[in-house]
Amino acid sequence: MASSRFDDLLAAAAVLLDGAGSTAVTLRDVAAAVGVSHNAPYRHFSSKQDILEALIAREIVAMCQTAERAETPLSVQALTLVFAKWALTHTERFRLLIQQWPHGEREDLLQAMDRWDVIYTRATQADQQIGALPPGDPQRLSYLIRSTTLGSIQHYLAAGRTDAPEPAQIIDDLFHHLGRSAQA
Amino acid sequence: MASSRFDDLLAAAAVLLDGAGSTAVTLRDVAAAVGVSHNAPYRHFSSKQDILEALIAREIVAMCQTAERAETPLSVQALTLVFAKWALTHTERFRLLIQQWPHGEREDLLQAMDRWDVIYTRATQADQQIGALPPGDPQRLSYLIRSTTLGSIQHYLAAGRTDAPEPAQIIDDLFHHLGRSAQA
DNA sequence: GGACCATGTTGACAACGTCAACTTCGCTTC
DNA sequence: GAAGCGAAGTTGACGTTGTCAACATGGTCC
Repeated sequence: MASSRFDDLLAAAAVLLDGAGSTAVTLRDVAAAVGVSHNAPYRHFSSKQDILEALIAREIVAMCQTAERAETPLSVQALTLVFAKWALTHTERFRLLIQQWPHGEREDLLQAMDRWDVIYTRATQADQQIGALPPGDPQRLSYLIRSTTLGSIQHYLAAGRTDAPEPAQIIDDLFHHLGRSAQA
Repeated sequence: MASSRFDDLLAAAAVLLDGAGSTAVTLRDVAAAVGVSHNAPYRHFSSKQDILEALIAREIVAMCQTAERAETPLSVQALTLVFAKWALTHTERFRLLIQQWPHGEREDLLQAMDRWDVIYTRATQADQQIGALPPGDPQRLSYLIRSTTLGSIQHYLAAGRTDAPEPAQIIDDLFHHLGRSAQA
């Protein structure tokens, strides 16, 4: 069980992140939001980066729990939409995820991502068995689906002058083509 | 024609970026690499962010030129691989692209992205006409393909403990399924 | 009661982006 | 040729931020 201060700091960081851009989250502000001095966070985290990674880990774990709590196992498409909805609801957290992702060091972050990976691949396998998805290495197919999801969200959030289609549309298109590919 | 110092600063920034992480590129180092004082860049760029955006714009323009210089128009798959190759060759520049993308303010960056957009959509349309890709709104199909590309590269670069498949594989898979979907 | 450890605080430091004031140099215009 | 001017560059400073080191405090276990 993590200490309460640990969770407080994470929650404060999440609020600040959602409020301002990811660059605007300062260690000192996080500490001040909890009511402690600017160096107190170092008793719970090794660095600012560490806080952000812990924050992401918490988010991913929450998503895993959402998926696992479902009575009937979620389809791949449903899982994908869970992720997309999370990303579009908390765009700053999503940006943080893809920004810090490559540098992940925290064990709990890596574990959370593994856990999400397993859930996803298993769901893919199940959908393959009922013929909703084409055959082949489930993990690889799962990567294809998740790659499209990730990219479509990013395209959408990055929409400059030309507005990109909503991620849900792109994802629907992918599943549409995958379904046709499965019937042959 | 941009001034020589302008290009010098951009080139120096690119070198520093490739050498260290994107966070490690400091305005002062860029200036020092060119041999000017730490404030000289402000004569050519309005901020650090401005330099990074100009850098990205230069990269995208170069990719557009590569695509346009081809004698026979490139297929969508070829275009996709051009992008993927660029991203994997200059991973830090790719990271920078997806990091700064949402905040783009420079006119030349927005124009470059539009130009790339047109090239891509036109190629998609051509491939649809020869039946290599399924019918439908070419821009939307183009978004699907680019989303997958973006996401697969990101997954690959972010590969933690479980190594992700190479982007080229994922992209191949997508085109495989799209091809099957086109025949029906 | 005294040692110990977790938690917090204060103070300092270096790095960084940015702003303001001053200088230098080349070019135009009388 | 002198005066004027604007672009380019320099120096110095400031506020912010992440991080480190030294010190304080409060509770627990012997």
